[in-house]
Amino acid sequence: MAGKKYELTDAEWVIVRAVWANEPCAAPTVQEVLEKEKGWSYSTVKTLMDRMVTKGLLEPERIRNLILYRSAITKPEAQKVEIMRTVKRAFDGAFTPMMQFLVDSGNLSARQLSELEAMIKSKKSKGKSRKKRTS
Amino acid sequence: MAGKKYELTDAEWVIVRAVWANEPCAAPTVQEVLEKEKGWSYSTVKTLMDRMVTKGLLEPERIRNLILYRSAITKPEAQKVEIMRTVKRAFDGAFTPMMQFLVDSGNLSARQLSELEAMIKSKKSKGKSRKKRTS
DNA sequence: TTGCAATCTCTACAACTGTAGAGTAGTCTC
DNA sequence: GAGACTACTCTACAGTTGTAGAGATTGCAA
Repeated sequence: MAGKKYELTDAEWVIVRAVWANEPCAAPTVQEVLEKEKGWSYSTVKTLMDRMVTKGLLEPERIRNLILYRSAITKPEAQKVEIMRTVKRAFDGAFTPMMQFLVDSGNLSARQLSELEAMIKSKKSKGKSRKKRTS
Repeated sequence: MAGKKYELTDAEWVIVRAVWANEPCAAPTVQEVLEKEKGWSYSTVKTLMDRMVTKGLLEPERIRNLILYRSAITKPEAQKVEIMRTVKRAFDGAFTPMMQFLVDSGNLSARQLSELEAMIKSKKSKGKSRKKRTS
């Protein structure tokens, strides 16, 4: 699939979320959203978006004097990169210990545990079927 | 428990892992390890460690002309911060979707799924017992 | 007490991040 | 076509991160 698998910074996550929600969209649109949410000025948003284009995270399309952006990565891709990063940094790259930690660490309620159990059952029964949508 | 819950950078993870493995330890000890592992020079290691002291991530103890360091955070704490960060950034702070993603995204083998299932069962049956060691 | 080795301190510096002001250019309206 | 808008471009700047050289200090051995 996609190329470089960049890790997103905090600000980039903020931007890309707004883009996903409005895609394709112009910088002013994104800025309006983030004005409320974060108080970011137009320059801030536009600078960030331009940098993301350079990094290949957003794709610009110029229409006359307007630039429309779409994200070059899907949410599941970005989520995966993020999780890989955590697994790599904090769990020596091993998934099972991370899952163990999650299950074990008291972050999940009994209800969530049951939900998780159900997910696993369903996943196992679906067996080798193509991967489902996850976002 | 501990105070600030700093998010560690990549380099800080490298350092703190070495510290955990040798605690309490002097900078040259850490450097020897990371020389092999990363090719880092003494200055690099020492600078990073000093910054981590400033941030409260390491605790220095001066013994004559030697400084011994110990980490101010435990591995499970650091792991938790790391996971929280991912949950927050990439999953809007919701655990269940993240678990869903993990189960679903094909990162786990059938065997790992079964292991996970077992973990959950065990966790559920242990119920409200004190949390187990997780590192 | 002189010199060597071990360890520490200071300083630097480029890349990346977060944040934004000021100025420019294209478009619409009267 | 002149002014008002709108969207864009350029430039800046401080803080963080990764990386390290050079020099100062301390302690031990001869």
